[in-house]
Amino acid sequence: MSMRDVATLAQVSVGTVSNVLNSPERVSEGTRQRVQAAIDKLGWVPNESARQLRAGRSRSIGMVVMDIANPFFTDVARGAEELLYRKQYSVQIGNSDQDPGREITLLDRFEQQRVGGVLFAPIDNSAERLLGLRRRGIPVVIVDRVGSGADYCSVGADDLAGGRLAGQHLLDQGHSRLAFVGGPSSLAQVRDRRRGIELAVEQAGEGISLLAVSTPTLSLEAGVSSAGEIAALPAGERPTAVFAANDLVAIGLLQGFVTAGLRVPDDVALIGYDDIAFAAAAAVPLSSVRQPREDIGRKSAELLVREIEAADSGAPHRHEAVRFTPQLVARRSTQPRKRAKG
Amino acid sequence: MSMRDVATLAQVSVGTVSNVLNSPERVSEGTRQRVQAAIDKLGWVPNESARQLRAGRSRSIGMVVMDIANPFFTDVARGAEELLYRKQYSVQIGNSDQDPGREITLLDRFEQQRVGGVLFAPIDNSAERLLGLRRRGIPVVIVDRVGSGADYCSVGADDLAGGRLAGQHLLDQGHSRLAFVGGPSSLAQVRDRRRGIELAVEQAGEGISLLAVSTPTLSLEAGVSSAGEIAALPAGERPTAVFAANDLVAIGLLQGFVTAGLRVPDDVALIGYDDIAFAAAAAVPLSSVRQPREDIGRKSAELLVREIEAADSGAPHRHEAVRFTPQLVARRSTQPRKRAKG
DNA sequence: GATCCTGACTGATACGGTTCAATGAATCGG
DNA sequence: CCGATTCATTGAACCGTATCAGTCAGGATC
Repeated sequence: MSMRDVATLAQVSVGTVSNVLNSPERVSEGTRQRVQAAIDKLGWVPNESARQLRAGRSRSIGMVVMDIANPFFTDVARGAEELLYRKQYSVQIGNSDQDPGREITLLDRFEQQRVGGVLFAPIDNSAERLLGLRRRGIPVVIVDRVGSGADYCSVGADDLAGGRLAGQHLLDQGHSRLAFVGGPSSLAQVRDRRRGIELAVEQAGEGISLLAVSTPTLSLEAGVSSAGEIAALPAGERPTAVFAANDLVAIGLLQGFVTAGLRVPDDVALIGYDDIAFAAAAAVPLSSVRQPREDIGRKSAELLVREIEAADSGAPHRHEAVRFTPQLVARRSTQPRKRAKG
Repeated sequence: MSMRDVATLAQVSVGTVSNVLNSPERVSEGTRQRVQAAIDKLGWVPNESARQLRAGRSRSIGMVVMDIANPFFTDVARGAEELLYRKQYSVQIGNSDQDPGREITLLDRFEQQRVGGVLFAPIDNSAERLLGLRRRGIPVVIVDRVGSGADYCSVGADDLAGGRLAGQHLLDQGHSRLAFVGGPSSLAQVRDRRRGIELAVEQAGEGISLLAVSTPTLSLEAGVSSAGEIAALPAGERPTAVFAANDLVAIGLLQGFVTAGLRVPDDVALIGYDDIAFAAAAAVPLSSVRQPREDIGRKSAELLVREIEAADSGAPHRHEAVRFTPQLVARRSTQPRKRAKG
């Protein structure tokens, strides 16, 4: 069942069948209808592999995310998919699960498939992972991290500013013993957000402490176990406000604190990052730093498509580094401790 | 940059290069190493399209889910991906977003790509959508729904039993004005869960009412707005216990009830479905009916691989319909109303 | 009426692999 | 020592499509 069968049935050559699909304006109306009728009758569907092999290009886009269980990434993916679907591309989502080995495997597979482009949310900044794709001329957009802009387009939010927002918010509430929970520090997101709260603390002057609790991953479970550690500290040393590197960790911390008998925000204030949909619905509505998740996905896809089309038409392309500005969302989990009495 | 270049550099024929990749046991050790060295030196990566075109089979699996924003499906996807990754298949996840049009488009694309198999979580049971794939001999496993077993393997959980569990649980707590919230009823999951609670109610005898509130989708937003409707009822008519068709709706309801000034579980008891990770971390820890999410994904993938391999080897294949049994998870959102005083 | 266009269609070729019959060399049993 | 067998390798055919140089009929131009 191939184009040849369609051609035979419609009494035309295979070239004409191909033209009906790809350059209909070259085909007379009558022939077009005859071919279309044959296609419908046989239920023929073009073979994408053959098409791609011959044409050299592909309408399929690969996407690599760190953690598909994190709603942040599904929202980014939805934003990207929405735009790409409109532009007739199909998206393949791959989950590296924060594992460098899987990340490499996924990129290798996309390279083998000769995808048209890749949206890549990397777990670190080892650029050599992208060498293969680059050599093959496959455009890549770095997602959720803002790069140098020299070799790739990138779209992210300003994590340093976000961390600072969170830190400043906690300081504004009068806290002086702060903590940052998150990891691994190989993640730029973690490093930047941490650096952000550190800057806020430094700027605040003397008398402010910042405890850093490192976690192996950014997950609910990591939050739960860190909460145990923090709750075990003597009350005089225990931080009174915690900034979690993302909302998953924050929600885990919340669960852990409740289990350990600590009240949020009375005993410990808590702020997360990303403002995923579940943050507002958490046990105590969670303050967070909002990133425009779907916009990040959409913008990444837009830059990718632009680069692909520029390459196809031979037009020049200038790499862009788009940085969105995060936004503080204050909810009950950081509500001033005295307000209930005031 | 093709196999021919590698062959030239390694001083062998293209057939030998192919054998190094696909049947290394046929190639002598020395030659193997020489070829491998050439591959590495040139940085050659096989073209999957060409390979697939000739070989006729593909190591890529398509997966269509209804709602990628629902952690239930990302967990199912993770389970499937885990097994398929081990078996050297790559997975393409597509999100139909509960839209029949997108569902068809996604299936069409998978057909064009001649994927090796499809994992399909359908939004309704119009089997004709799968005709194209069937005709092409592409195996399909129906996920999250148990079919007749005649034409496809299927893996799901027993939603009728699950709905019954939830209903019985609410009745056991002494509630007599129940409600079911969910939709659209074109979803078999919704229909079955609803039918389950109806059976429990019928069995309980007289004096039990069951209000059905229909929602356009299964989402947080749908829950929030349904909560408004329910809260607006006069206290004497308002249900005292609500069963939501899934946890997203339940969490939305929870938010909506809190906003409307209703306490959970004191004014309204609430139980969800799926037991996603966020259920336990919700404002009030949410009772739910647990489905073995990752197991469903893993099992689906296993059946799919089995069918693919049977087809490859010409072995016969018997379609299987696997049905997991759901499990009640009681948490605070359905805690008996009097306990605080007792 | 010869020439030139134009538009519609054809048919061969190429894309980059896999596969398999054929080949030649090496090993083996008798 | 010879035919049989095994092992490693070769080379050509083929998968299903896009593309492009041609072909051909018919109308316009001079």
